[in-house]
Amino acid sequence: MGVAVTSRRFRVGRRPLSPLGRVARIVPDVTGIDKTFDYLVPDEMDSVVELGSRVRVSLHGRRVGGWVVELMDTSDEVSSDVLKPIVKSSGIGPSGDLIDLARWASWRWCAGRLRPFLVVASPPVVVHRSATPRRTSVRAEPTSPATTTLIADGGGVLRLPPTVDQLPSILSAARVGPTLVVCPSVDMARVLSHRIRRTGVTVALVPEDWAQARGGADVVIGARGAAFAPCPDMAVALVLDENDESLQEERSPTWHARDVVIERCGRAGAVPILVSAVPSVQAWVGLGRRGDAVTSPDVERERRAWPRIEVIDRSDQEPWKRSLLSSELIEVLRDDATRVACVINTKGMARLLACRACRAVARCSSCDGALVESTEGSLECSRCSSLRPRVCAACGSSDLARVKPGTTRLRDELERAALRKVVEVTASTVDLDDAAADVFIGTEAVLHRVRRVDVVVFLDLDAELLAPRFRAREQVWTLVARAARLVGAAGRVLLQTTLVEHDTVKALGTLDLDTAVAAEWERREALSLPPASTLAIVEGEDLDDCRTRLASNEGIDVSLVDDHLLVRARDAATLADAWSGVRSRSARIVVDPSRI
DNA sequence: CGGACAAGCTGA
DNA sequence: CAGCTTGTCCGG
Repeated sequence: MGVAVTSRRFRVGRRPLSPLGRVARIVPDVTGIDKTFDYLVPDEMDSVVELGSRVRVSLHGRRVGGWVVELMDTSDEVSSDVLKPIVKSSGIGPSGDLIDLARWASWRWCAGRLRPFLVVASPPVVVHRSATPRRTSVRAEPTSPATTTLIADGGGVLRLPPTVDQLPSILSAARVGPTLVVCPSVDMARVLSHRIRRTGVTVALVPEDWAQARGGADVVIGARGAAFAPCPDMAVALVLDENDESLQEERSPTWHARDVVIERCGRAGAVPILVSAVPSVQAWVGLGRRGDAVTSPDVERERRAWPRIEVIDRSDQEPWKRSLLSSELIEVLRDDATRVACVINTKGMARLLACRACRAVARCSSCDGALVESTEGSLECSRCSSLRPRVCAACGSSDLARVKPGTTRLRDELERAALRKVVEVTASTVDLDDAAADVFIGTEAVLHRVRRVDVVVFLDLDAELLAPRFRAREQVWTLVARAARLVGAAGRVLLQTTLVEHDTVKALGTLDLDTAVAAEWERREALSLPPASTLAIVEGEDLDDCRTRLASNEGIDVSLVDDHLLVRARDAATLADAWSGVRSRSARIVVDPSRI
């Protein structure tokens, strides 16, 4: 031992002589650098620097943070004498298997860099050592027999009605072994963590309890980022509300926690369970094996756990003077004992105007921009601001009508009909006073912001059903499920639509979710849409070059749409492998774009 | 990312 | 041709 110390001291002065020192390959914690750099591990740090360690190094004259992603012996290196030493050790980071998972995710979502994944896999503050394990032999109640069965079968999809508590599923999993739980929101993770703790089960809420998670707990729970949280000896991983789009990172790389968890379980030999009231097509066809590995309560129990879903047929309305105020809605609005949330997807004041007589949309005569009502009552061009009298340019009629009223306008209309106060809620509404009113209107943000609601009304479900996005149907299921959870099993969800024969409207009315998801999968397969393919968008500069390089791969179609490339690949792996051959610095790729 | 250095643009 | 902007390269 003493000899080793002496030889190490000797090496400090004449670095390359000893084969004992180690070299660390480091990913700098700096945006824009997607390379790794090698540094020497100084003797005094030899015991603390390990795979995943957070360190500080000097890079190009400045001190930057970084992660150790590989460790090698000096003897492996040809010119170790030119390497600079690590300046400082700043605690522990992701373990080796999580670094590998980050590498996989970087490949899967064509990120070209590891940093964003290492960031989510790391503690938010410096952690020098993991906490001491706090594990119990979990006996907590209540449990979910369906979950236990699904775990025994190796995992799958658990279809849990929106008002059914998810806690028993978590506790059932925790009885099997350390359990990772991924939630779509931080709030949900926090609430569940408190409830789990009260049952006596040890729980680490990440990222704040990262050190405890690393040390070992019965349950590690968090939002999307928890997919990369430490969870030693993980036996089961649950993704709650797996259909929720918040599980996907909105900025590039657009990784999805559901896919990360499934991959992670495959690597760790853990059991993945996807929980949802309305499973996504991806979950149903993938882990759910087209329905074979989907567990759900029997039809009667499932129906009792959903609120009443009522379809309000608006197809008898003259399309031109269609109002969003049905008699059913007015009745609900005038019931003072009922708290109501109205959802509409158009935001702000009504903008577009059209002639009631000839149906022409009011457009500017000089630039063809859409005309809007100016404050003085004349027509103003939204593009060039030129003014015109408020008459139809095509037929001279002054009977102009708003094509689609937005929330602000609707609020006034609703308030007149309701005979009580109506409050507008938007995503940017701060300090919403929940008690200030009993009727709310807003975009789907209203479903997140308002508590204790008896009735949710989708004022114009047509707009959602016909939205030009291939996931429109899934998004409608998700919206209705969210509304259902908000009102509870005793509440009501009203769907105002003209499309009463639409498969999604019928499926929601009868809660025949199996048929709906199977039909949607057939449609996607026929149109080669995800999950029957993987889509991506490439934006940026040398698109022509990208296009030729991508298109030279088998299983990939590329088309130029406006100013970007639309890439359709046979599957994610095909796309990822093809993109690694592109390496353009000026083009960015967004894999699995959500809004397309 | 941010510094270094090179290649282009302007002005009396 | 100095003095400045803009672009590209590179870091261990």
